[in-house]
Amino acid sequence: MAALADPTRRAILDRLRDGPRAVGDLAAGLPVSRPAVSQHLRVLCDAGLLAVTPEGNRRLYALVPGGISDLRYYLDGLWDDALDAFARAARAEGTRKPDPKPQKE
Amino acid sequence: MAALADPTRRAILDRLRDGPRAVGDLAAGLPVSRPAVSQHLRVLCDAGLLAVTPEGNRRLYALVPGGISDLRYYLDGLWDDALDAFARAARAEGTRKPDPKPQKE
DNA sequence: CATCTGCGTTAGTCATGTCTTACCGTAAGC
DNA sequence: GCTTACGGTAAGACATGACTAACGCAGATG
Repeated sequence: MAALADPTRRAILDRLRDGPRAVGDLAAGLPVSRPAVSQHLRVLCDAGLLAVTPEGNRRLYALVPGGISDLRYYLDGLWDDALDAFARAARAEGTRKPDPKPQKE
Repeated sequence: MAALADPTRRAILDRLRDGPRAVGDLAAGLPVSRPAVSQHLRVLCDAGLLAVTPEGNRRLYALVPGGISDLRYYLDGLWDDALDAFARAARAEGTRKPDPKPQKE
């Protein structure tokens, strides 16, 4: 979760949406140096969000859907509990009001 | 997004899953002081994840589903693109056909 | 009206994390 | 076999952020 905090790492993930890319290719489109990109890639790999594929002399980094799935699950539960707490608070606030049942999308 | 990076803020969100709570109540169950909790609450409110309801002398903080929805949407798009890129990479690997230019560079 | 509780704010200190420069190992090309 | 391109690593400077202590303000209570 902390891996998504840095905007540079978010930019790296955005660059990887189209497919795997090499380190130099990523660093060319980012305002930071290549070692910084390597460090961010290490963090993202350690978080399980990225996978590396050595392709000859280069190293191709790609998104790993499994790592994102975990975060989605966490936010899903938080969203569900937030809706539940919101409905309960609204019900407690006005007893005369009808039961506000929010739809979960 | 950066608001979810700090573990203390995540703990605050977890405490708020059951419903709105006051600052002192939150700080009592956390290993940090009350002012720190106030600062984290300010950050979370600024991020749109929390809403405050002055209840007499106290201030009740509650989860706002809308703020979580935005993060869910972002992760949803990232998940979708990751799956797409993964399927494309698997197809390129399996068919072993000489792709002319799969990358969009 | 006086006092107490609860909360937000500020200033200051300290830890964490990010970026850069320099260096080394490894794979391709002549 | 030598040179070049590519990428990871280490050390250091720097900025950002989190935490505590002290203070001030508003609402409730007697």
